[in-house]
Amino acid sequence: MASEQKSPLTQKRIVHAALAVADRDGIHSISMRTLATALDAGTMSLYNHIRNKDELIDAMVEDIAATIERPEPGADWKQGVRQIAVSTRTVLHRHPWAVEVWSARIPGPQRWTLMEAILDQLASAGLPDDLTDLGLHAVLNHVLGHTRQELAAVRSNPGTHVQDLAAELDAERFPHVIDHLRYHAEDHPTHDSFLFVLDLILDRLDGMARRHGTGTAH
Amino acid sequence: MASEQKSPLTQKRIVHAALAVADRDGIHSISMRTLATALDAGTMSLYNHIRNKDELIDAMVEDIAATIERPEPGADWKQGVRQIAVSTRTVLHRHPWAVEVWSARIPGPQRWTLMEAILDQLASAGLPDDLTDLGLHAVLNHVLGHTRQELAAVRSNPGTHVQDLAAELDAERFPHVIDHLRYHAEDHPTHDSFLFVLDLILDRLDGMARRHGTGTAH
DNA sequence: CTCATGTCACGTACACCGTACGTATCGATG
DNA sequence: CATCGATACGTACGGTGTACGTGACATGAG
Repeated sequence: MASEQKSPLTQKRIVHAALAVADRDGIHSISMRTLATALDAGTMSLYNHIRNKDELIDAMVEDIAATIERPEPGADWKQGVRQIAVSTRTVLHRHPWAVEVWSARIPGPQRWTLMEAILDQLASAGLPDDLTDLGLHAVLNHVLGHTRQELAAVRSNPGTHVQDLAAELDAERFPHVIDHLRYHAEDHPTHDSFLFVLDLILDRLDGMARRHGTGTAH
Repeated sequence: MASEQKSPLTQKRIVHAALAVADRDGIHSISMRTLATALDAGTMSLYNHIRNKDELIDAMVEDIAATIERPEPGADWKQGVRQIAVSTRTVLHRHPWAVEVWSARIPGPQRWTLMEAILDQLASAGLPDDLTDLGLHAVLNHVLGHTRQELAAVRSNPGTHVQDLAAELDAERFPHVIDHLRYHAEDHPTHDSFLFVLDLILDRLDGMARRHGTGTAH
């Protein structure tokens, strides 16, 4: 009657279980004990497949980084970078906990590959070294920073609603803020500040690349 | 011989002590026990002045938010917003731990005031409601997001150096990344992507405000 | 002066955390 | 059969945030 073979623990099984928990309840509700219980295993068994909790989280981040879309080779560089940027944002929205740890640790292969892809696109634009550097940081910081901010705004305190905040504020000191919060409470078809800034950056880089390429600077 | 009067515990004294610890060792090395020890007090005594650890951190953030420079009234709106943005970044660089918790919780009075100031400047630019909304998010997300990213890059793993990272990477898979890391190891006079993007945003908003103001939209 | 009341410092205790370490089980190989 | 390596597991340690009860003390009322 050995019909109840438990499928053996693997790094992949652990990471996937952790992803499921984090997507549902946030990264902070992962503890080695609860995770092991969810996997129907002893707490310390996990350590046969994972060095420690930090590396588990690294592995989780790498796992979702692998799902970010890359442009096919030969694509227009601006479209290519834009695709990576938008896809990164989409993926991070799907895993809201991830952006909090994304930049806190050294990248793994998947994230290096992503960075390589962006640099590759920028290089094909013909930007000089210093502007490639500028462009990479502008794009990366925008994507991760902006996404983090919008996620924090949504999720910062689960129970509270925007209109409750407005009600607690002193109308004399914060008239504009109250207007702004009310504006958000009604849901206007709002401009997307993520794409707004992203395209500002890309268009400007494009302009600088053309100026540099034709040698007619200034 | 009552010369050893211990100065009484106050919220202010606790917050300042916590700030000193956080600035030196990071937010994670603050625990209620170590903090109390640093103040030469019992752990639970702190709770007479502070509801819980989260509110202590809120108070710390508010304390440093108060040090951000605001424009004097009547200033040019673009310069005004720029000043707040730059000063916010400077202050966050002075307290690197703060940006990690900045957006994670609901703002207090100081941060509402800051938001009010930005909205006030944008309003004086004559932008319509939807563009004010766009501008606020573009600016706020840029300032906090970008600053968080640059701080994370610097501080993510204290021991490691850039050139060590480059040495570990596969030269065939990550040629651009390795170049980029090497480029950073030599210290070039690098463009400031923070100001680059900030000015892109402000100039564009300015352009839209003018178009809107003169009624000659497209 | 006496006593009540409120404020604040402190110690203890609890539940939970990550994980070092020792041990037991089991399949593969000699 | 004996051995060995990989894996699962239990126990235990030092850390965390904080609920709760106690006791010192200052202040004000009678």
